[in-house]
Formats: sequence, C-alpha cells, structure tokens
Amino acid sequence: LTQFPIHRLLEFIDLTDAERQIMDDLYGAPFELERGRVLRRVGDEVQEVYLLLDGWVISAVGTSAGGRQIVKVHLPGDMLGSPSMVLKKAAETLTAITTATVARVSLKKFGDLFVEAPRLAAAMFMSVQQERVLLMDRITSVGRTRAAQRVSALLIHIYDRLRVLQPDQASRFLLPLTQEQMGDALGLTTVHINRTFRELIAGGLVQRYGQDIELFDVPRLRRMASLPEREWQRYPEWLPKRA
Amino acid sequence: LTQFPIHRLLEFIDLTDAERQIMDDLYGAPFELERGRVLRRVGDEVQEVYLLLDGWVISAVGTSAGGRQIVKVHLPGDMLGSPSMVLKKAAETLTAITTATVARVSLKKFGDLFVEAPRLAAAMFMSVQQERVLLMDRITSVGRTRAAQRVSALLIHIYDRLRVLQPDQASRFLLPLTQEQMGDALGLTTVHINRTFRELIAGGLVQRYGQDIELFDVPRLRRMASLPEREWQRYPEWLPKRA
DNA sequence: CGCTGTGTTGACAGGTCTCAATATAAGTGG
DNA sequence: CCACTTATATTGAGACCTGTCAACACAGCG
Repeated sequence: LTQFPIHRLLEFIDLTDAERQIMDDLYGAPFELERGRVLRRVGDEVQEVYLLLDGWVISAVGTSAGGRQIVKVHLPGDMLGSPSMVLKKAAETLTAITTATVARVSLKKFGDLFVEAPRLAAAMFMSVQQERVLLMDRITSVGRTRAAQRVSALLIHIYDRLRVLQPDQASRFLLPLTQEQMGDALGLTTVHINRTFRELIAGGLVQRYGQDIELFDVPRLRRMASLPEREWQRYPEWLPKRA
Repeated sequence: LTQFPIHRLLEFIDLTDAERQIMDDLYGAPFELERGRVLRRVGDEVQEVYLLLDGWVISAVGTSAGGRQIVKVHLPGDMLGSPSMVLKKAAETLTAITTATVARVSLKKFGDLFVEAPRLAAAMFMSVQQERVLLMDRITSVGRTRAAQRVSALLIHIYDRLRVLQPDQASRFLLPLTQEQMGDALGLTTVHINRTFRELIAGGLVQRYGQDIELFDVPRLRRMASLPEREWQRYPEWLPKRA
C-alpha cells in the first residue's frame, strides 16, 4: 500500500500532499490477523497503537467478576488501542472477530506528529473527542434504556458507520458479533439478548440469516434506539490553517 | 490570576516557562457562577470551552424520554465542554452544582496550541484519552454491576480525585450531589439510590451529615466498587521533547 | 462423527422501577 | 423572624425487566 488507507481523521480535515505523506509513513507494514486472534491483552505494556485496515476488531475491558465489557466495536479506518497510550498497562484487550488487517503505529512516530504535523495532531485530538462523545451516548443508552432499545441502538450505530464506509450500504449486511458479544457490549446477558432479538424479529423490525442481518424498518429502529443525532463539525475554523 | 491555575494537564507533562506563559494566556478572566446556573445548554452553538477553577460542575446529556444522563462530575482543574468541540451543536449541558469559578478558552486560541505549543497539545490529547478511559470504566460499572457497587464506585472515584487535588483529603468531605443527580450519573432512580445508600449506611460503610459524607471503610468500599486501578503514564517517552 | 461454539427456550429468583404518600430540609417573600 | 413554597430525602407495595440455572438444538469444524 503506497497510498495510506481510509482513516477516520478524514472526517475532520482534508490532507495536504505533505500531510498525506506523513500519514503514509506513520504506519508499518500491514499484517493479517485470523478471527479470534488477540492483538493486545489487558495489562500488556503499551508499545504501539494500530490502524485497522480491514475486518472487525473488538476492544474489551475485563471486569473483576470475570466478565467483560466490550467498549468499542472497531471497523476499518479505526485507530486501535489508543486509550491505553495514557496508561502504564493496557486497559483493553483487542480481539479480531473477523479476519482482520492491521498496521502498527509506533508511539514515537505518533508523538512526532504533534511537532511535524499540527493539523494531523489536531485531527487526532478531534477523533478522540468523537469517541468520547460516542461513549457518552452509549452510557446513556446502557444506563437509561431497556434491552430492546439498546439492541436497536447498537444495530443502528453499526449500520450508520458502515454507511460512512460505503455510502450504498444495503440494509442487509454481515454482523459478525455473537449474541454473547452483543451482551457484553450492552450490559445484558446472552439469554436476554436472544429474547430481545426474537422480539425485534417478531415485530418485523429485523431478520437474521446466519451471520447476516437485515434491518427492515430503519426509521422505526432508529426511533426506538433514541440515539441523539450527532452532526460532526468538519473542518472547524479553529483548526490550524494549512501550511 | 497571573499564575494559571491547577490543570489536569499537569498529570502528564511538566511545563517550561514558555509553556506556562502560553497557558496563562489561554484563559480569559475568571468569572463566577451561582449554584444551579447553566454555563451551556445542549444544542447551543459551540463557541468556546472552559476551565473550571473552583467548585463543582456537572455535564449531562438529555435523553429523548425527558431524562438525563450525567456523563461527568467536574472538579477544579477540569476542562469543561471540550467534547462538543467536534460537534455543530453542544452535546452536553454544563450546570454548576456549587458556586463555581470558571474561565473561558476561545476555540481559536485552543487551536493555536497545536502550532505554538506541541507538547501542550499532546498533553491535551492525553487528557482526553484519560477521560475516555474513565468513561470506558464507567460503562463497565453501569452495565455490569449492581446498584451498591455503582454507588461505591462513584464515591471512591470522587474521593480519589479529591485526594489528587488535596493529598491530605479527609475521608469526610462535602458531596454536593443530590440523590437524583447520583441516579442520573449511575443509571438508577432516586428511589433506588436512596435505598442503596441506606444499605451502605446500615453496613457501616458510609455516613452522611447533610451534604457531607464520610467514608468509614475505604478499602472495603473500593473492593466493592471493583474499579480497575489505572496507573496513568506520566511524562511518556513518546511526547515531543521540551524545546 | 463427535466436539465445541453458538443459539434457543422455560421456570424461577432477584433487582430495579413505578406509583404514591410522607417527612425533612432549604429557600423565599412578607 | 414566620409562613409558605419548593427541593430533596424516605418508605412501602406491587409490577416489570433482567438475571440465573438448566436443558436442548443446531452449526461449523477437525
């Protein structure tokens, strides 16, 4: 890959040629992970972060009771593992849930961005704030809504993100999350996820075909999810000007 | 104030004199907010962010059902409202819950940091990642633990943060949150917060005196909260070097 | 063909919410 | 300073949501 791949930074800035070059140099050679493989485990030393080029990766923190909370379902273009940059030991276990392609980013190179490419650094900052807003919305969903709404919220959230990656995204798509994983993301048990899903199916809102899912009534699902609509601020004025 | 005040950036870097000067210039003249006053409301245009110099401020997102989720309890030294920097309309309502002193930061000046003070920008980046980790831990608490544990987690979290501000912090302190607000933070109703509190009191773990609270058995509370211990990475190697 | 992971279902227990009423504290205007 | 209003805390009873435990079905895979 000579051209650096999709990256969620692009939601916030457009790159100059020089910046594009810097991004290309940021990432190491892509490598592949099999489904189920762990990229980094809770407690590991933090030596690097990653860019997800292809596939799905989940990020989970362990609970002391032996359970786990999935804090993020990563799609291509996501930076992986960056919350742990501020910690001595990694907070999150990163697990591929499909075959995934990943590239490393050394922390050193990442730090250099702040000197060499201020606008890229600012975009990184924005990208983290964006994740923070998404977490705020998810706490609201988990803390304040019932199972059916939480499941809808997850489905709609993922559907919307897939549409960003692929504007002509069909309402039927691969959802490689097991019900156990959805439960771990939403704070529900497998059993209850299952019942909730059948309820949604019975209500004609969705259907499943193996790992595929189809959303029959996106507007109604969206209403049920009651997620706030977030309009991201692209190219804000306060960003440093292009060199 | 010629000297800029405490700031959580200092958890991650030490400032050069020049950087300290830049920080001093970053903030406008401090002003006071009465208890209950709103600094910014959901949906407002985002023109600035704020530094909390004194007092307590809560940050809440509204739910479509008319409820609200408190996403952060801010203490002195916190930056307020920065998640909304990436949005066209503010995501959060900022409300003073004690008399509070606040200073404005214009977005323009904030953006200039990325060019003029890369290390400060990097520290801001880290500070946001830190908030993200805290939100990850809170989702885990809300999604995966019972009421008693959630309340313990809130108390321990606040206690720990007060101790950072004041290392000799006593185990008795002012907690200016109503039970309704705690409920909104933890995803519980007022009624249940109340019952849970009486349970903790009956168990000899805490006691309340008006708005004061006393933690009798911090280690046991901490165990009950089952929060992960986060060791923050101070002065990481990958930070840009001091000029 | 047997394993193992995943999905499904039922019965029951337990946690939390809802509704409603009351008590107490805090704030306000006279 | 008192009377009144409002905010906050407290308590009980019952309904509802979700968890727990356990069994079974089904699929993919070696």
